[in-house]
Amino acid sequence: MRKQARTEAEREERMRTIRAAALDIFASRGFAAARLDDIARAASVAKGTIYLYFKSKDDLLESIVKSTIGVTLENFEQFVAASPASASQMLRMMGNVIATAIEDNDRRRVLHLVLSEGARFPAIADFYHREIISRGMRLMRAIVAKGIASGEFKSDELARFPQLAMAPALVATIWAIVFQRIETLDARAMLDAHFDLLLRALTRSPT
Amino acid sequence: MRKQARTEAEREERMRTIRAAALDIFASRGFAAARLDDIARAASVAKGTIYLYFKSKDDLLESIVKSTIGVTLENFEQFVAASPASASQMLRMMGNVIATAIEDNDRRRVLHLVLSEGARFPAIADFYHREIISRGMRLMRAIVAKGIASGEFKSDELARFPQLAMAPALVATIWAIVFQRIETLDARAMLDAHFDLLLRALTRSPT
Amino acid sequence: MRKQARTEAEREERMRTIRAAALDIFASRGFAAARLDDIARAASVAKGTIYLYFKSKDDLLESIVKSTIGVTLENFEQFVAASPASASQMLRMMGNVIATAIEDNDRRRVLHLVLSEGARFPAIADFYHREIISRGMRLMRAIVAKGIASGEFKSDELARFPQLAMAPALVATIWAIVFQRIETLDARAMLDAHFDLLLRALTRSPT
Amino acid sequence: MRKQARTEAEREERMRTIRAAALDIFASRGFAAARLDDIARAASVAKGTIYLYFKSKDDLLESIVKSTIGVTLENFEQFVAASPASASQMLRMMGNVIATAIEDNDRRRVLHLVLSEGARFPAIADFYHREIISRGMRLMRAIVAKGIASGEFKSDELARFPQLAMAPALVATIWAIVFQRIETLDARAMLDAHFDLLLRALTRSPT
DNA sequence: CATGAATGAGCGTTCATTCAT
DNA sequence: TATGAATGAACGCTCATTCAT
Repeated sequence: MRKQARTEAEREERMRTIRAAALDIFASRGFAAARLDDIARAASVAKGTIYLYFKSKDDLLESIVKSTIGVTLENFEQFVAASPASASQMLRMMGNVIATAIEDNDRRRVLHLVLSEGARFPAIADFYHREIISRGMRLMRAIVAKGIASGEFKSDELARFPQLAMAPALVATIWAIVFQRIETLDARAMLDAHFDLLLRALTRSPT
Repeated sequence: MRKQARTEAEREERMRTIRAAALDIFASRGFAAARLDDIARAASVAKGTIYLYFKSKDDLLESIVKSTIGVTLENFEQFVAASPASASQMLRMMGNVIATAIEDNDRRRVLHLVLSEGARFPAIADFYHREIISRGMRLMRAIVAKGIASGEFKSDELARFPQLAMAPALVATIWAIVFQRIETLDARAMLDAHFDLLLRALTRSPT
Repeated sequence: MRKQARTEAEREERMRTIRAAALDIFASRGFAAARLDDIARAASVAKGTIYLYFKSKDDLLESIVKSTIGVTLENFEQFVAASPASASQMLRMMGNVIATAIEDNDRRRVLHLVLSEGARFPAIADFYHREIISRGMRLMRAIVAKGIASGEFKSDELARFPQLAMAPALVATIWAIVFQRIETLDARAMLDAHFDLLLRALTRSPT
Repeated sequence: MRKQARTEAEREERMRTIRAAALDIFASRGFAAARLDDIARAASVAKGTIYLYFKSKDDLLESIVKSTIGVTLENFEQFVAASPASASQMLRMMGNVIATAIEDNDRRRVLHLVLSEGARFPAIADFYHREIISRGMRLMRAIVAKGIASGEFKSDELARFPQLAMAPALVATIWAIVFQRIETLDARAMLDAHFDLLLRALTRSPT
C-alpha cells in the first residue's frame, strides 16, 4: 500500500474515503463504541493515517456531518423567490426533495448521528442547525408567506412551526434505523400522505 | 450510608433510585460514554451495589426503558371504545396526552435513548415498539375508524400512517435535547397547531 | 435455616462442614479463583457465617490443611519401635498405609493444595513439613535403621533420602488430579511395583 | 523506551521477554493472583503491549508451557534405538538428563505451574502429557525393553510404570519450590541414589 | 506521507470483607 | 449467632493517541 496523497485533490479523496468508512462504522456501532481500528481497516489505511487528516475521533465525526450538507437547499432558496410556481406546487416540490433526500442512506445515517450525538457535540448541533435546519425553516416560511400573500393558504401554522413540515421525514429516518427490522414503513407514501393532508389543511379557512 | 434493602418494597425503591441516577448519566454523557462510577455516585451507592440489582450496564439501560412505559395508554384504549366523545374530540384529547407526556423530562430522555441506542439494542427497540409504538398506532387507528364511520373524517391517511400524528412530538423531543440551547421551541403550541391542521384536513373531503 | 451453634461440639461440626465445602471449591477452582459465595452455598450457610469461624479466606485454607493430619502416623511411630515385624514387613506395611491414604480423595486434594499453594503460604508449608513430611521421614529412617541393624538391608539410600519411598505416591496424587482424564493410572499397582523394586534393591548388596 | 519490533525475529524476542517476565510473576504469586501490571513492569513494556502478543492471560500461561518443551527428549529417542550402550548405561544417562533438566529453575517453575494449574487448563495438561510425559514414558519403556531383551533386566515394573523412574524428579522439583526454605534437599544426590536402587533392583531376579 | 507497534489511562465487573438487621 | 446487602479496591482488557521506522 502506502499510497501517498500529494496533490490537494488526492488529499480530498483520501478524506472522503476515510469519512465514508467512518460513517459506516459510526452508524453500525454508535460513535462511542466505534473503534478507529475498524475505521482504518474499512478505509484500507493504517490507523495512524487517519490522524494525518483528522485531529481526533471527535473531529472525524464533526467532519462527517459538515461534509454532508447537500447543496440542495442552496439552489432551492433562490428558486423559490424567482419561480412562477404556486405555493402549493412549491410545497409539493419541497416534499419530493425531502423524500428523495431521506432515501439516501448516508444522509439518514448522518441525521441519526446528529440526533444521537448532537447533545454532546455542540459544534455539530450548531452546524446542523445553522446549515440545514434554519435554512429549511427559512425556506418553508418563504413558501408559506408566498401562499398567504397570494391567498392560496388560509393559515400560518406552518410559518410559525416550519418543523411540522419536516416532522414525518424525521420519523421516517429514525424508523428506518431503529424499527425497520420489526415493521417496515414506506417513507415516500407516508410523506405523500403528509403533504396531502398539509395542503388540504392550509388551503382551507380555519374555523 | 449503608442502608440495607431487605423488604421487596425497599428493593424496588433502590432500583428506582439507581435507574433514575443512571438515566441522568446516560442522558448527559450518552450510554457508551457513561461510567458506572458516576452512576453509583449519583445514586449514592457503591459501584458494586448496582450489580446487586442489575446484571450489567446493558441490563440497566434495558430496565430503564422497560420501567418507563407510562400506564397512560392502557387506560386510554378502553376509553376510546366506550366514550361518547366524537373522533375529533378524541384526537384533540390524544394531542393533549401526547403534549403532556413529552413535557416530562424523563420520558423525553428515555425516548431519546431509544432512538439513539435502539439500533444496537434489539431488546429495547422490540420492547418500545411493542409497548408504546404499536399501541399508539392501534389507538390512532381506532379513533380514525370511528371518525370515518361517523362521517366526521373524510380521508384515511392517518389510519394508513398513524405515525403522522406523533411525528411532531418526536421533533419536539429531539429539539428539546439537541437544539433547545440554540433556539427554543414551544412544544405545546406546536402540537396545538399540528392538531389544528390535522383536524382541518381530516374533516375536509380530498379533491 | 439460622441453625445456631451453641455448644462446642456444634461449633466443631459447623467448622467441619465449612471446611469440607471449602475443600471442594478450592480443589475444583483453585484457591485464588474460588469464591466465598460458592463455599457458603456449598456449606449451606450465609457468607458472613464463614467469618464467624474463620478469620479470612487464607485462614480457611490453612485450617483445612491443619485439620487433615490423619492420626495414622502418630500410632505408627510407636508401633515401629515395639513391633517384632521385620524391616521388610514394615516397609510393606508402610506401603499399604500410603496406598490407602492416597486413595482418599480429600487427602489427595489437600496434598495438591499444599503443593500448589505452599510456596505462597509459609504457614502451610511449615505445618505440612512438620506434621507430615518430617514425621514420615523419621519413620522411614527408623525402619531402615532397624533393617540395617538386623542385616536385612544392605544399603542406606532410603535413610539418606526417605523421600524416595514416597515419591511414587506424590506422582499418583498429582496424576489423579491432573492427568487421570487423559490416561488412567492404577495407583495401588504402581505402589506395589515400587515397593517390590525397593525391597529387592535394599536387600541386595551394592556392588 | 518505545522500541518497535518490526521483524519476525524481534517479535520472537519480545515474546520471549514477556514470557520470561510472566513466568517470574506466575511462579512467585501463582497464576490467578498474578497481575498483568506486574508482568508488564517486569518485562519493561506497557500493559497493552502484552495483548499485542498474547490473546489473554490464559493464553500467556499456555504459551509459556508450550515454549518450554526442551528439545532434549527428541534427540534422545533416536539415540536409544541406535546406541550400542547397555540398558543400564542408558538408564544412568537418562538419570543424568533428568537431573540436569530439573536443575534449571525455569523448567522447575513450568513443571510446578503445570501441576498446579493443569487441572483447570485442559489444554496445558493435554500438551504436557503429549509432549513431555508420554514421550518420556515411551523412552523409558524402550530402554527397559532393550534391557529385558538382552537379559540385563530381570523384571518389567519400570515398563509397566515408567512414572516410577521420574517420581523422584517430581519430588525434587516440588521440594525446591515448596520446602527448600525449610529443609534443603540435594536433588542430584537423591536422583543418583534413586537410580542406584533402581538398577540394583532391575538387574536382580524377583523371588 | 504512511505505517502499525507501543503506550497507558480508563472502565466494566468481581469478590473478600464488613456490618446493619 | 446468623444473615446477606453493601462496600470499594482490584484487575483484565480495550482503544484513542503517539511516535519510531
